[in-house]
Amino acid sequence: MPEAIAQTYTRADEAFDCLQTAIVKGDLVPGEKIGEVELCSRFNLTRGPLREALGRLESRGLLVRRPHAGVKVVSVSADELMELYRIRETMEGLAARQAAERMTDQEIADLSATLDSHERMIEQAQGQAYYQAEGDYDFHHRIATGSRNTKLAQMLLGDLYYMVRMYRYRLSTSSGRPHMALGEHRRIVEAIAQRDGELAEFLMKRHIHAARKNIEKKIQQGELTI
Amino acid sequence: MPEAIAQTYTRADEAFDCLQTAIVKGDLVPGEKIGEVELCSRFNLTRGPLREALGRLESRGLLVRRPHAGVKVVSVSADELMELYRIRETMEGLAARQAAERMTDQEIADLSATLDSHERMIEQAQGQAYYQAEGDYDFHHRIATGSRNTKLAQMLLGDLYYMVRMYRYRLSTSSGRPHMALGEHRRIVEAIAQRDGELAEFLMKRHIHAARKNIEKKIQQGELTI
DNA sequence: TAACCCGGGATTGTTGACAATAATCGAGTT
DNA sequence: AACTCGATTATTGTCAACAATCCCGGGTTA
Repeated sequence: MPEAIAQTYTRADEAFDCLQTAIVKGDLVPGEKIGEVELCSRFNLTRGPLREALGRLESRGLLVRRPHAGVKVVSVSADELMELYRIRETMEGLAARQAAERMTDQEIADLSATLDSHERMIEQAQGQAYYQAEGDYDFHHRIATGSRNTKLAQMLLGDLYYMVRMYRYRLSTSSGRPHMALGEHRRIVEAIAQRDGELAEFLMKRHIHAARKNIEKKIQQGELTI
Repeated sequence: MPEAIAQTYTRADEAFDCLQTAIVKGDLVPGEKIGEVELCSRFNLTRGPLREALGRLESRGLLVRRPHAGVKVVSVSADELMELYRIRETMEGLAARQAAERMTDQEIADLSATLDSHERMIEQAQGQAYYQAEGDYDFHHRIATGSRNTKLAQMLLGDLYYMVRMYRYRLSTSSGRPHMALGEHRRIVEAIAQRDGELAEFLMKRHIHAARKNIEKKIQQGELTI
């Protein structure tokens, strides 16, 4: 438990979490119009908390809401997904640099350990893209928080990752280059361990750049449809 | 009117705007605990729309809310403000690069024209920091939207700028180097006009870096208190 | 004296009903 | 047959009352 503050969970929080995971997992299809009452019955909520959650999700960009016309999950075009990766490139580069300067030795050791477990997972799961994606998410998550930059972590974890994960579930994005990605992760951790912020930033940017190029190629080849 | 879509204004939107400007302008003091009913009477609202607006503002990081304990405006420490500028450095660098690649000639001409009016304003207003700050905001706003990167613009305009403006109103941040800032703006626009994305990115990063250093210096000298 | 416990009061969270608005479908006209 | 206009209907936006929870002051005890 990172925070020992036993925050009482309010219905609005519950609604928010439910909807967010539903969107990320693809239970709520992008573009589909959906009514408030249906959502209420689906998640056992009343409209008050639901509306509050909808407001939060809207301002995070996960869904759009037209007055008197209902809500619908955002549908991200291929171009927009690429733009998302461009943003990740710069922001996670910054995160890596600050993480190199600020992570504790213990955190770095833990991060290194998770990479070991990722390696085992990749060998065991042989193309189980789901676990790879989760491992990848875990890695980036740790670096974002390790940057000790509250707002940066908030923007990455609260905004960008959910949108990226939304498509990762559907597309198994990072499949195809699991070992390569792991190697890149390893080198980033090495740079962080040596407290070389500049190098960590460079490697992280290149890592995400490569991921973007990989998706771009697949889309052009028609292997991926968005 | 930028958007001809006559979006009907809902009370929640109204509440959101009211609260946001109140926070940015400093009418709502950071750290101060504030009750829902008081907010309602202050802005002539009922609690339903208000709560929705509060949810949105919370997820944008402008206020924090503890269940059953009320809401309070976030108070940003000096360190956190510096972190904000670090994020701006990278993100606005990206925005400038993409703006150089994608703005229309007309937009660039308009941008250049606004700089002329900023120059006149600076000469007239002689230290009227308020107008300078607004001019600065206008400049960065145009580049963010000019990047044609929806999410990037959303993050900059929706999240970061409000937090920065919140302190700019109080501190008149950019005062002290108005002409210098204007010159930097001019050079950035030149780079954009020449479609030199790389240079635009470099200049924008340096511009914001200088602004950060300027604030840092003032804080260390005790001229600014946060 | 200081720490702790415990009601009273106030504030927030939640609910269901009511009002306003836009999408929809049908009728009439061109 | 296609289009426009208007009433209907369903959905959203709004409200005010109810219930749950936490803060605060007074009293008690170590």
